[in-house]
Amino acid sequence: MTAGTSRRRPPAAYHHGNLQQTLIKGAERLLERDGVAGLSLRAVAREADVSHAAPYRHFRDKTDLLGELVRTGFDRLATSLARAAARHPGDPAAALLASGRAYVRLAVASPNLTTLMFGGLDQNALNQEQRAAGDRAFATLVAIVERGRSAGLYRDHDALTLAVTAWSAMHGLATLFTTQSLARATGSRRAADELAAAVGHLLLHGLLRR
Amino acid sequence: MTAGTSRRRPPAAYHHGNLQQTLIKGAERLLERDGVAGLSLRAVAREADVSHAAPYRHFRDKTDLLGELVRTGFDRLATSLARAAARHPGDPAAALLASGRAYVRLAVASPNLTTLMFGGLDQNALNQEQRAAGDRAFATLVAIVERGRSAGLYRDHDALTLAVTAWSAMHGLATLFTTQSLARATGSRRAADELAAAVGHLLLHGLLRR
DNA sequence: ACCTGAACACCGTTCAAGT
DNA sequence: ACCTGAACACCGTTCAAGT
Repeated sequence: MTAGTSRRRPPAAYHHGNLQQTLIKGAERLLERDGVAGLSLRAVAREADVSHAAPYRHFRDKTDLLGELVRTGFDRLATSLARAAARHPGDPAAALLASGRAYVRLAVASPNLTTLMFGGLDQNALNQEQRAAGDRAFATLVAIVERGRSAGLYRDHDALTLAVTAWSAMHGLATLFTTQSLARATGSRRAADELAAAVGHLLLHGLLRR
Repeated sequence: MTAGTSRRRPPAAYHHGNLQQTLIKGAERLLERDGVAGLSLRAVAREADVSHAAPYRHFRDKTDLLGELVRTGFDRLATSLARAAARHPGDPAAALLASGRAYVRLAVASPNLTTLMFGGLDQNALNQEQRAAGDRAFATLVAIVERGRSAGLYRDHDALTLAVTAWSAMHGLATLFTTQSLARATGSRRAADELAAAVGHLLLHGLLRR
């Protein structure tokens, strides 16, 4: 019961403007706990102690809420890639490897969100901002690749093809972890980081013995 | 109204043992048309002109039906990989490239099924046979890689790491096509085959200039 | 053995009504 | 402006009952 400078915390934080964020955070928690199939808008509303119709004040429909989760995911991914690359300012190849490891780490940390980001949602259902977030993430990777390309590091391919190759490898590896396809296929849970490093090395130097 | 040797086609092909297959085929059609979100068990039953409770005679629940779709998909994938590789008996690297292109082609042809196969379903929900189909598909790829490895073609890595790298790259590329992430990111719909070939080449020879 | 129809709990979405 | 409660059409699943 301290008075002084402390402001009274409102008993329910909703009803006052931040229900939208509360719903998004609740939805992400439910998503990771129960998967997309287990995420109902009504459950999200229940978690926020609000009627099942309340979310419609903040989201056009369920897809719109999921789209916001996807947007959050892509924002996080773009930030994470950029940050990892920034740790190797003078070494574009190391920057690429680091960003790949960051990608895999993020995917493993939020498997269901990653699944939702890539395929869980009909792309046409996303709005402008949500699409833009995905494009930004990809552009971040293209920039990292472009840095190495302009330094003469890579083979003669346009930056896009190089970027798609790098993206494919790390996205594929992340997906395999995410869906536990890998855990079963390999028969052992090799550390994600270790495998990501090995894949990255092979990606840079090629499968073929030279 | 020809008599002779022609047997009367039963008016409804169900009620006689093949409802299970009818449901699976109908489910796949609905899956590709409407996505996982749009696929309801009741709609599948309607398509088969059968009551909504009838599918429960043939599948434990909805997940079980989806699992059968996944199984079908993995069977098709394994067959397709093996067939593509078999066209290059004396050239393991070419076999690997061909199987990669086959993978991408299959994914593009059935995007929603591919999405379902990788992440759309909780892996623990799959039964023994369904899991086995996925393992068989991966084993097919490992075998292709192993052929090249034992011929001294590849760098010194265990076959599993090599296979995971190849799988990651082609799976990632396929996923990017499947989810249309790529179409948007590249700003143009480059032919899947062309890009798959370029990625395959870079995978074999490495991103780095030598 | 295989299928039906009713029933139940749940869901997404809408809308008049409340404050 | 923001939320509620009732309502509607739909869904997954179960179960007694029909042939």
